Amino acid sequence: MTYTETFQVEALTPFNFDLSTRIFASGDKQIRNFVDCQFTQVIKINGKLALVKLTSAGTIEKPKINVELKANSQISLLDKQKAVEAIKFIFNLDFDLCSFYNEIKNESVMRHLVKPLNGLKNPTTPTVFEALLDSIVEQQISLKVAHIMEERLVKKYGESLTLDGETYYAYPTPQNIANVSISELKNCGLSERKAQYLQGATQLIVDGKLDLESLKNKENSEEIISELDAIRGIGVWTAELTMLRGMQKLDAFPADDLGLRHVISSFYCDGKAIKAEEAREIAKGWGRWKGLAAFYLIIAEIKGIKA
DNA sequence: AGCCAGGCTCTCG
DNA sequence: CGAGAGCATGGC
Repeated sequence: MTYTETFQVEALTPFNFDLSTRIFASGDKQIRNFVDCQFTQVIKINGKLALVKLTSAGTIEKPKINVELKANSQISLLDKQKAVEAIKFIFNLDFDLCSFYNEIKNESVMRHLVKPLNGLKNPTTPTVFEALLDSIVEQQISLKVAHIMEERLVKKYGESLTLDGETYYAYPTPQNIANVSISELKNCGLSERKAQYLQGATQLIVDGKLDLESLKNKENSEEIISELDAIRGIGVWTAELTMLRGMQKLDAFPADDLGLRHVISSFYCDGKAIKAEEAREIAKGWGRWKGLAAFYLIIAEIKGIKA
Protein backbone atom coordinates (compact mmCIF):
# COMPACT_ATOMS: atom_id res chain seq x y z
CA MET A 1 0.00 0.00 0.00
CA THR A 2 1.34 3.39 -1.01
CA TYR A 3 0.31 6.53 0.82
CA THR A 4 0.53 9.85 -0.96
CA GLU A 5 0.23 13.44 0.18
CA THR A 6 0.19 16.36 -2.20
CA PHE A 7 0.78 19.96 -1.26
CA GLN A 8 2.70 23.11 -2.15
CA VAL A 9 5.67 24.87 -0.65
CA GLU A 10 6.40 28.54 -1.20
CA ALA A 11 9.83 30.04 -1.69
CA LEU A 12 11.35 33.44 -1.24
CA THR A 13 11.57 35.30 -4.53
CA PRO A 14 13.47 35.05 -6.79
CA PHE A 15 13.89 31.32 -7.17
CA ASN A 16 14.32 29.32 -10.35
CA PHE A 17 13.46 25.74 -9.47
CA ASP A 18 14.36 24.17 -12.80
CA LEU A 19 17.71 25.93 -13.03
CA SER A 20 18.66 25.15 -9.44
CA THR A 21 17.70 21.51 -9.80
CA ARG A 22 19.34 20.86 -13.13
CA ILE A 23 22.59 19.83 -11.48
CA PHE A 24 20.85 16.59 -10.52
CA ALA A 25 19.99 15.82 -14.12
CA SER A 26 22.70 13.19 -14.39
CA GLY A 27 21.89 11.69 -11.01
CA ASP A 28 20.91 8.08 -10.44
CA LYS A 29 17.16 7.56 -10.66
CA GLN A 30 17.18 5.39 -7.57
CA ILE A 31 19.03 7.97 -5.50
CA ARG A 32 18.40 11.55 -6.60
CA ASN A 33 17.70 12.98 -10.00
CA PHE A 34 15.96 15.56 -12.08
CA VAL A 35 14.18 14.31 -15.19
CA ASP A 36 11.33 15.88 -17.14
CA CYS A 37 11.34 18.85 -14.77
CA GLN A 38 10.74 16.57 -11.79
CA PHE A 39 13.09 16.20 -8.85
CA THR A 40 13.04 12.87 -7.03
CA GLN A 41 14.76 11.82 -3.82
CA VAL A 42 14.14 9.62 -0.82
CA ILE A 43 14.62 11.34 2.50
CA LYS A 44 14.26 10.25 6.07
CA ILE A 45 11.64 12.28 7.83
CA ASN A 46 10.56 11.70 11.36
CA GLY A 47 12.43 8.40 11.34
CA LYS A 48 10.84 6.94 8.24
CA LEU A 49 11.68 6.94 4.57
CA ALA A 50 9.58 8.92 2.17
CA LEU A 51 9.90 9.66 -1.51
CA VAL A 52 9.80 13.31 -2.40
CA LYS A 53 8.75 14.34 -5.90
CA LEU A 54 8.99 18.01 -6.73
CA THR A 55 8.00 20.12 -9.69
CA SER A 56 7.83 23.84 -10.17
CA ALA A 57 4.36 25.30 -9.74
CA GLY A 58 5.08 28.99 -9.99
CA THR A 59 7.41 31.44 -11.66
CA ILE A 60 10.83 32.79 -10.80
CA GLU A 61 9.24 35.86 -9.28
CA LYS A 62 6.40 34.01 -7.56
CA PRO A 63 8.00 30.66 -6.87
CA LYS A 64 6.01 27.67 -5.66
CA ILE A 65 6.84 24.00 -5.58
CA ASN A 66 4.45 21.12 -6.02
CA VAL A 67 5.25 18.35 -3.58
CA GLU A 68 4.24 14.75 -3.83
CA LEU A 69 5.17 12.79 -0.73
CA LYS A 70 4.99 9.01 -0.88
CA ALA A 71 5.53 6.39 1.79
CA ASN A 72 4.65 2.84 2.74
CA SER A 73 2.79 3.89 5.84
CA GLN A 74 0.35 6.56 6.78
CA ILE A 75 1.78 10.08 6.47
CA SER A 76 1.04 12.15 9.55
CA LEU A 77 0.75 15.88 9.85
CA LEU A 78 4.13 15.93 11.60
CA ASP A 79 5.64 13.95 8.73
CA LYS A 80 4.36 16.56 6.37
CA GLN A 81 5.80 19.38 8.43
CA LYS A 82 9.17 17.66 8.56
CA ALA A 83 9.08 17.16 4.82
CA VAL A 84 8.43 20.85 4.27
CA GLU A 85 11.38 21.67 6.51
CA ALA A 86 13.60 19.28 4.58
CA ILE A 87 12.54 20.67 1.21
CA LYS A 88 13.12 24.21 2.41
CA PHE A 89 16.54 23.21 3.60
CA ILE A 90 17.52 21.29 0.46
CA PHE A 91 16.74 24.22 -1.81
CA ASN A 92 17.54 26.98 0.66
CA LEU A 93 14.10 28.41 0.01
CA ASP A 94 14.27 30.98 2.79
CA PHE A 95 17.55 32.47 1.61
CA ASP A 96 17.18 35.92 0.10
CA LEU A 97 19.04 36.01 -3.20
CA CYS A 98 18.48 39.74 -3.52
CA SER A 99 20.98 40.36 -0.75
CA PHE A 100 23.49 38.23 -2.64
CA TYR A 101 22.86 40.10 -5.87
CA ASN A 102 23.36 43.32 -4.01
CA GLU A 103 26.79 42.14 -2.87
CA ILE A 104 28.00 41.37 -6.38
CA LYS A 105 26.20 44.01 -8.42
CA ASN A 106 29.34 46.05 -9.08
CA GLU A 107 31.82 43.23 -9.57
CA SER A 108 33.30 43.05 -13.07
CA VAL A 109 32.36 39.43 -13.84
CA MET A 110 29.62 38.59 -11.36
CA ARG A 111 27.33 41.43 -12.34
CA HIS A 112 26.90 39.84 -15.76
CA LEU A 113 25.68 36.57 -14.24
CA VAL A 114 22.82 37.94 -12.19
CA LYS A 115 20.40 38.28 -15.08
CA PRO A 116 20.99 34.97 -16.91
CA LEU A 117 21.18 33.02 -13.65
CA ASN A 118 18.44 34.89 -11.80
CA GLY A 119 16.90 32.68 -9.13
CA LEU A 120 19.70 30.10 -9.03
CA LYS A 121 20.25 28.54 -5.64
CA ASN A 122 22.85 26.07 -4.48
CA PRO A 123 21.05 22.89 -3.39
CA THR A 124 22.22 21.13 -0.26
CA THR A 125 22.01 17.63 1.10
CA PRO A 126 19.29 16.89 3.67
CA THR A 127 21.92 15.87 6.21
CA VAL A 128 25.43 17.15 6.81
CA PHE A 129 26.74 13.61 6.91
CA GLU A 130 25.87 13.05 3.26
CA ALA A 131 27.88 16.07 2.28
CA LEU A 132 30.81 14.90 4.37
CA LEU A 133 30.67 11.40 2.92
CA ASP A 134 30.67 12.73 -0.64
CA SER A 135 33.42 15.22 0.09
CA ILE A 136 35.71 12.56 1.53
CA VAL A 137 35.08 10.26 -1.41
CA GLU A 138 35.78 13.09 -3.84
CA GLN A 139 39.14 13.97 -2.39
CA GLN A 140 41.76 14.03 -5.11
CA ILE A 141 40.14 11.70 -7.63
CA SER A 142 38.04 12.71 -10.61
CA LEU A 143 34.38 13.42 -9.98
CA LYS A 144 33.30 10.75 -12.42
CA VAL A 145 35.12 8.08 -10.51
CA ALA A 146 33.93 9.49 -7.20
CA HIS A 147 30.29 9.40 -8.29
CA ILE A 148 30.58 5.74 -9.19
CA MET A 149 31.94 4.99 -5.72
CA GLU A 150 29.28 7.11 -4.02
CA GLU A 151 26.58 5.25 -5.88
CA ARG A 152 28.01 1.94 -4.71
CA LEU A 153 28.12 3.14 -1.11
CA VAL A 154 24.55 4.38 -1.21
CA LYS A 155 23.11 1.25 -2.76
CA LYS A 156 25.07 -1.02 -0.46
CA TYR A 157 24.58 0.74 2.86
CA GLY A 158 21.69 3.14 2.43
CA GLU A 159 18.21 2.07 3.46
CA SER A 160 15.85 1.41 0.59
CA LEU A 161 12.22 2.19 -0.05
CA THR A 162 10.14 0.28 -2.54
CA LEU A 163 7.01 1.94 -3.88
CA ASP A 164 4.86 0.53 -6.64
CA GLY A 165 7.62 -1.84 -7.68
CA GLU A 166 10.33 0.84 -7.87
CA THR A 167 13.19 0.82 -5.37
CA TYR A 168 14.84 3.99 -4.13
CA TYR A 169 17.82 4.45 -1.82
CA ALA A 170 18.40 6.95 0.93
CA TYR A 171 21.92 8.04 1.71
CA PRO A 172 23.56 5.96 4.43
CA THR A 173 23.46 7.39 7.93
CA PRO A 174 26.38 7.20 10.36
CA GLN A 175 24.55 4.30 12.02
CA ASN A 176 24.37 2.47 8.71
CA ILE A 177 28.13 2.78 8.19
CA ALA A 178 29.27 2.35 11.78
CA ASN A 179 29.58 -1.42 11.69
CA VAL A 180 30.96 -1.73 8.18
CA SER A 181 34.54 -2.93 8.06
CA ILE A 182 37.37 -1.06 6.34
CA SER A 183 37.80 -3.87 3.84
CA GLU A 184 34.12 -3.73 2.90
CA LEU A 185 34.40 -0.02 2.28
CA LYS A 186 37.46 -0.68 0.15
CA ASN A 187 35.36 -3.01 -1.96
CA CYS A 188 33.37 0.04 -3.02
CA GLY A 189 36.57 1.43 -4.48
CA LEU A 190 37.78 3.57 -1.62
CA SER A 191 41.47 3.58 -0.82
CA GLU A 192 42.54 2.15 2.52
CA ARG A 193 43.09 5.67 3.79
CA LYS A 194 39.73 7.03 2.67
CA ALA A 195 37.96 4.04 4.14
CA GLN A 196 39.69 4.86 7.44
CA TYR A 197 38.75 8.53 7.20
CA LEU A 198 35.10 7.76 6.58
CA GLN A 199 34.96 5.06 9.22
CA GLY A 200 36.81 7.24 11.72
CA ALA A 201 34.53 10.24 11.29
CA THR A 202 31.50 7.98 11.43
CA GLN A 203 32.68 6.47 14.72
CA LEU A 204 33.11 9.92 16.23
CA ILE A 205 29.50 10.66 15.37
CA VAL A 206 28.09 7.37 16.59
CA ASP A 207 30.11 7.65 19.81
CA GLY A 208 28.67 11.08 20.42
CA LYS A 209 32.05 12.81 20.17
CA LEU A 210 31.07 14.76 17.07
CA ASP A 211 27.65 16.34 16.64
CA LEU A 212 27.99 16.88 12.93
CA GLU A 213 24.38 17.80 12.26
CA SER A 214 24.27 20.60 14.79
CA LEU A 215 27.56 22.09 13.61
CA LYS A 216 25.52 23.85 10.96
CA ASN A 217 23.91 25.98 13.64
CA LYS A 218 27.22 27.64 14.45
CA GLU A 219 27.42 31.17 13.11
CA ASN A 220 31.17 31.37 12.79
CA SER A 221 32.34 29.48 9.73
CA GLU A 222 35.98 29.61 10.77
CA GLU A 223 35.08 27.71 13.93
CA ILE A 224 33.34 25.03 11.92
CA ILE A 225 36.30 24.69 9.60
CA SER A 226 38.78 24.31 12.42
CA GLU A 227 36.61 21.81 14.26
CA LEU A 228 36.27 19.65 11.16
CA ASP A 229 39.87 20.16 10.11
CA ALA A 230 41.02 18.66 13.40
CA ILE A 231 39.49 15.32 12.41
CA ARG A 232 41.72 12.85 10.65
CA GLY A 233 41.05 12.76 6.93
CA ILE A 234 39.26 16.08 6.88
CA GLY A 235 41.22 19.08 5.67
CA VAL A 236 40.13 22.62 4.93
CA TRP A 237 38.90 21.69 1.45
CA THR A 238 36.71 18.85 2.76
CA ALA A 239 35.38 21.05 5.55
CA GLU A 240 34.48 23.87 3.18
CA LEU A 241 32.81 21.58 0.69
CA THR A 242 30.82 19.93 3.45
CA MET A 243 29.69 23.33 4.67
CA LEU A 244 28.64 24.48 1.22
CA ARG A 245 26.86 21.30 0.27
CA GLY A 246 25.44 20.23 3.60
CA MET A 247 25.15 23.30 5.82
CA GLN A 248 24.24 26.16 3.52
CA LYS A 249 27.33 28.04 4.65
CA LEU A 250 27.48 30.10 1.49
CA ASP A 251 30.43 32.12 2.71
CA ALA A 252 32.65 29.04 2.63
CA PHE A 253 35.03 29.32 -0.29
CA PRO A 254 37.07 26.25 -1.24
CA ALA A 255 40.00 28.05 -2.84
CA ASP A 256 42.02 24.84 -2.92
CA ASP A 257 39.50 23.21 -5.22
CA LEU A 258 41.10 22.31 -8.53
CA GLY A 259 37.95 22.50 -10.62
CA LEU A 260 36.87 25.77 -9.08
CA ARG A 261 40.27 27.34 -9.68
CA HIS A 262 39.97 26.28 -13.27
CA VAL A 263 36.59 27.96 -13.64
CA ILE A 264 37.78 31.12 -11.92
CA SER A 265 40.74 31.23 -14.25
CA SER A 266 38.59 30.88 -17.35
CA PHE A 267 36.61 33.96 -16.30
CA TYR A 268 39.43 36.03 -14.82
CA CYS A 269 42.83 34.76 -15.98
CA ASP A 270 42.45 33.49 -19.57
CA GLY A 271 42.45 29.90 -18.41
CA LYS A 272 46.01 29.76 -17.14
CA ALA A 273 46.53 27.77 -13.96
CA ILE A 274 46.17 29.80 -10.78
CA LYS A 275 47.03 29.12 -7.17
CA ALA A 276 44.63 29.11 -4.25
CA GLU A 277 46.04 32.43 -3.10
CA GLU A 278 45.20 34.08 -6.43
CA ALA A 279 41.71 32.58 -6.29
CA ARG A 280 41.23 34.09 -2.84
CA GLU A 281 42.39 37.46 -4.07
CA ILE A 282 39.83 37.39 -6.90
CA ALA A 283 37.07 36.22 -4.58
CA LYS A 284 37.61 39.28 -2.38
CA GLY A 285 35.46 41.15 -4.86
CA TRP A 286 32.54 38.77 -4.41
CA GLY A 287 31.32 40.05 -1.10
CA ARG A 288 29.95 37.88 1.63
CA TRP A 289 28.71 34.70 -0.04
CA LYS A 290 31.83 33.64 -1.91
CA GLY A 291 30.79 30.00 -2.11
CA LEU A 292 27.53 30.90 -3.77
CA ALA A 293 29.36 33.22 -6.14
CA ALA A 294 31.66 30.34 -7.02
CA PHE A 295 28.62 28.20 -7.73
CA TYR A 296 27.31 30.88 -10.08
CA LEU A 297 30.61 30.77 -11.97
CA ILE A 298 30.46 27.01 -12.27
CA ILE A 299 26.93 27.05 -13.64
CA ALA A 300 27.74 29.99 -15.92
CA GLU A 301 30.60 27.99 -17.40
CA ILE A 302 28.40 24.92 -17.91
CA LYS A 303 25.75 27.01 -19.62
CA GLY A 304 28.29 28.84 -21.73
CA ILE A 305 27.44 32.26 -20.34
CA LYS A 306 30.09 34.89 -21.08
CA ALA A 307 30.86 37.69 -18.70
C1' DA B 1 49.76 2.43 -21.80
C1' DG B 2 50.20 5.83 -18.87
C1' DC B 3 48.77 9.87 -16.67
C1' DC B 4 45.66 12.41 -14.21
C1' DA B 5 41.82 13.48 -11.28
C1' DG B 6 37.50 19.34 -6.78
C1' DG B 7 43.26 16.02 -1.05
C1' DC B 8 45.25 14.34 2.94
C1' DT B 9 48.46 12.08 5.75
C1' DC B 10 52.78 10.19 6.76
C1' DT B 11 57.56 9.96 6.24
C1' DC B 12 61.89 11.65 5.39
C1' DG B 13 65.76 14.98 5.20
C1' DC C 1 59.73 22.45 9.46
C1' DG C 2 59.01 21.63 3.86
C1' DA C 3 58.98 18.72 0.23
C1' DG C 4 57.58 14.35 -1.75
C1' DA C 5 55.59 9.85 -2.09
C1' DG C 6 51.45 7.06 -1.99
C1' DC C 7 46.78 6.20 -2.63
C1' DA C 8 42.31 3.80 -5.77
C1' DT C 9 39.80 3.71 -9.93
C1' DG C 10 38.00 4.92 -14.45
C1' DG C 11 38.38 8.08 -18.40
C1' DC C 12 40.94 10.11 -21.87
